[in-house]
Amino acid sequence: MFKIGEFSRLVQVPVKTLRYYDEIGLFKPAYVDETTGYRYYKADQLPKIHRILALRDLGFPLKQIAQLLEEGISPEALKGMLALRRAELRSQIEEAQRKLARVEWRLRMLEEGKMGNYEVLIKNVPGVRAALLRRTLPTYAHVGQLFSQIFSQLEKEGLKPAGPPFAIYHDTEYKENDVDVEAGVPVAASSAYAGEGISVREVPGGEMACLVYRGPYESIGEAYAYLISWISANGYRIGGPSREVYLRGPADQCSPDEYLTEIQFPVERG
Amino acid sequence: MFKIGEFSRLVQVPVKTLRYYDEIGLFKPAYVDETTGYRYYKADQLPKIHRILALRDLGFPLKQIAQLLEEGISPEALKGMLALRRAELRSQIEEAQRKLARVEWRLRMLEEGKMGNYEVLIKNVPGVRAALLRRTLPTYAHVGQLFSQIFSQLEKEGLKPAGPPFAIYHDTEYKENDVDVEAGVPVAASSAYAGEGISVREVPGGEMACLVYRGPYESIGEAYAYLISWISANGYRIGGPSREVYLRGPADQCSPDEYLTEIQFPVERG
DNA sequence: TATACACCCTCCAGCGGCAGGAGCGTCAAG
DNA sequence: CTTGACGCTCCTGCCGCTGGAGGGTGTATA
Repeated sequence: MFKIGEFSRLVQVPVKTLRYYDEIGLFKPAYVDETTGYRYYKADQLPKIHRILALRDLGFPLKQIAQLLEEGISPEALKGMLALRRAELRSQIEEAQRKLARVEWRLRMLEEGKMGNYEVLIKNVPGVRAALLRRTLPTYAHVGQLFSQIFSQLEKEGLKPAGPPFAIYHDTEYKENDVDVEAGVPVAASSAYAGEGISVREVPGGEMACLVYRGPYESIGEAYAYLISWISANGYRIGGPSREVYLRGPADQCSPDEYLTEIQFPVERG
Repeated sequence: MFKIGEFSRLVQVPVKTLRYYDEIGLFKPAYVDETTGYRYYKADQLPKIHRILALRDLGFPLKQIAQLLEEGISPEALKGMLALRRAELRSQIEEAQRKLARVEWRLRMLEEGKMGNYEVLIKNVPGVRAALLRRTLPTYAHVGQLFSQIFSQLEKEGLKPAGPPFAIYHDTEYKENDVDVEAGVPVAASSAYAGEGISVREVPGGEMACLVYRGPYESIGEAYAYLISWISANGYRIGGPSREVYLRGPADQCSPDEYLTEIQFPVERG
């Protein structure tokens, strides 16, 4: 019979933890003195606590450990839990490795003094229903006209935009002229309008590397460069045409220095 | 000006989280209606929340993020935080990989049906002051006599054991005969007795792979086999002579089936 | 026998980053 | 004018402990 402190030294577990395990019913002392409340443990409880610690070390939550021990669980079920745990651990490792890559990349940037003021984020962007118009335009500057067309058509139909306008750039290589652009304006999920070259359909979502750029459109190339270098440096591959979401633009009557544009690249883990 | 829900959709952050960030002062809405309490956000807050999310994604705690943003932190300090984070992430990955190895090993054991009822645990065993007696004995069965000697000497000196007796096995290969054993009994840290071949010194602690075995000493080999295979299967190396701690033994007047012995192997990460 | 002093007890608060829910007010569309 | 989506505040809970307050117990020494 050991008092809690002795037992704690034996198994290398803090006294508080033993009391906690008693409280939650995971591991109770062999005997509790009724008058003093002192907990007493026996040597033959060592294998059990040892088991508990081993399972805890594997990362199992205490509740599951309790189940594993109390009900004489079947090998099948045990196998299932272990397999689950394995999957969890694997994805944890992957997660941490991706974070590590990002941190290291930022450190390199800092050392090279190339501190852009950008933040890249991987988001799972949902699909949206939108009114779309695709054209090949002489320059990027003409994109605005597509939006004018879409907006005037929407107005005619009495539809309202359901989110900020965006553009999809279908060119796979960089082009200054003859740009293949699709302009889009989100609409309510129920709308089904089509006509005048404008189609209404679901724009697919997915995993995107996103960056919010603030400033005039002429200097947006810098942000693109940053984002693309980020993507490859962090072990992703570009998986489709990029998009720009116009969070604040010419329509909002503010100076070009205050335009806000979110650049999105669909990515795949590579 | 976006209401909280719209903004939440824009940045892909739950409403609850935005409210929470407001509450803790990390990210406040641009404007709050005094009568209704409604929060309103502006488009030019997007870069900031984007930054916050990016940093959160790297695993920084919100408090640190707040510091990073509110005080225009120096690049030096930022570098320090990133380096710290990198170290944390690396050790996290290592940790998870070690857990994964253990889980996979258990799965293999299960599949091969070799389910020993043992649990292995890596503990950081503290050093102990102990009275020690080292001898080369004809067989393992003679170890008990060493303890008798130590105990009788301790009694003469009026010293009491300060923990369960243990033995250190100095042979590097398995031997049935002429075993080089050191028997030890922990004593209070202040004791300095020596004589009769018994020395009192600090037994070093360290990282040990531990297993509690229940049963007679004749069958303990099985547990050894299990423990040693565990050690190499989980990427450790044996780093010194093994020990046995006699948690319950012949002195406790119980049947050999109820003896409890903790086997400890010092290990290094290999 | 008195007094240290170590050890034990219970109960409560707090960590981080939200999530869930109760109970109620507000806003825009039909 | 109603309806239903959306907003608000406030409270509790999660996990696995840790720390502390405030008090009782057990053993060794002066």
